[in-house]
Amino acid sequence: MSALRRPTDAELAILRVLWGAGPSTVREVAVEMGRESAYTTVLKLLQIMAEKGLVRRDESARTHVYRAARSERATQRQLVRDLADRAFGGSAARLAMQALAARKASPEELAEIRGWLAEREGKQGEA
Amino acid sequence: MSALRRPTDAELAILRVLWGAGPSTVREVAVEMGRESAYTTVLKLLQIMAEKGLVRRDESARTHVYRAARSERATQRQLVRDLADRAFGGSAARLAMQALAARKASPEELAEIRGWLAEREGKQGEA
DNA sequence: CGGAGCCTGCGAAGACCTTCGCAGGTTCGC
DNA sequence: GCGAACCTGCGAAGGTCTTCGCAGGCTCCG
Repeated sequence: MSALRRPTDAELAILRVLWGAGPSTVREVAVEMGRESAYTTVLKLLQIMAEKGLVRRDESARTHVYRAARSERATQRQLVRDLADRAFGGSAARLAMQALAARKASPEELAEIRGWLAEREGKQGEA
Repeated sequence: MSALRRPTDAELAILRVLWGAGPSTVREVAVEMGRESAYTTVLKLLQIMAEKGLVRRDESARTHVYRAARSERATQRQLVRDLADRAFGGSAARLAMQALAARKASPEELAEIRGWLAEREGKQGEA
């Protein structure tokens, strides 16, 4: 059994395709990723990811179908936590601030964050 | 010349020490990191990091002194951007939201973010 | 002066990642 | 029935990361 490890870059690239397109065959993933990686490379990666538990494989048909084992959201949270631990002393809040400072957000996004934040602060602030 | 690559886990661990303690010798870094890595491991890492440009080395004394080449903030921003690109479709705002959802922030931190956000929104919202 | 204790550099080992060619089997159209 | 096209599994090569032992040189104390 493999420990909980964060997906590598290549693995993440494949997960992005699976999250976007839903369950897919090796060929579908390979096509979606353009010609940057050979068919067998994608195949191998998916096989390894299946072993690691990052994707699930449906072998009922001859052409196997892969789907992401964990949701995009869950994976994002894992990655965020990991980065917070490695580079922000464990503080996700400081990570969030750096994120807001690092790239301009659209007014819509800012508004969304503000709303979300106000709600949360209400809950916690009452204690 | 090395391309701009993100620091590896072990490199980041060393950078954390340097950011916290300021310019340090190999031994100081090694001690600070506990007994989890042998002296020569830290030495080798620092040598490699110097080659990569992640740290600068002062060789004027026999015992070399290393310091982080880039500030903690700058490195954090790089890492945040990188993660945003790899897992959030380039949106740092979505990354920020996931960060806030992933771990509880203290009321102080929330207040800080709110204040920071209000200020920023004022600037952008007026357009 | 001589040895203990430091320091740096070198080189190698082992783990993981990523890439892909090749082999062998299935399927489908003609 | 047969070849083209496709699929999976295997294995290896090349790269990076991380670890550390060992060699060789300096320094300082007794």
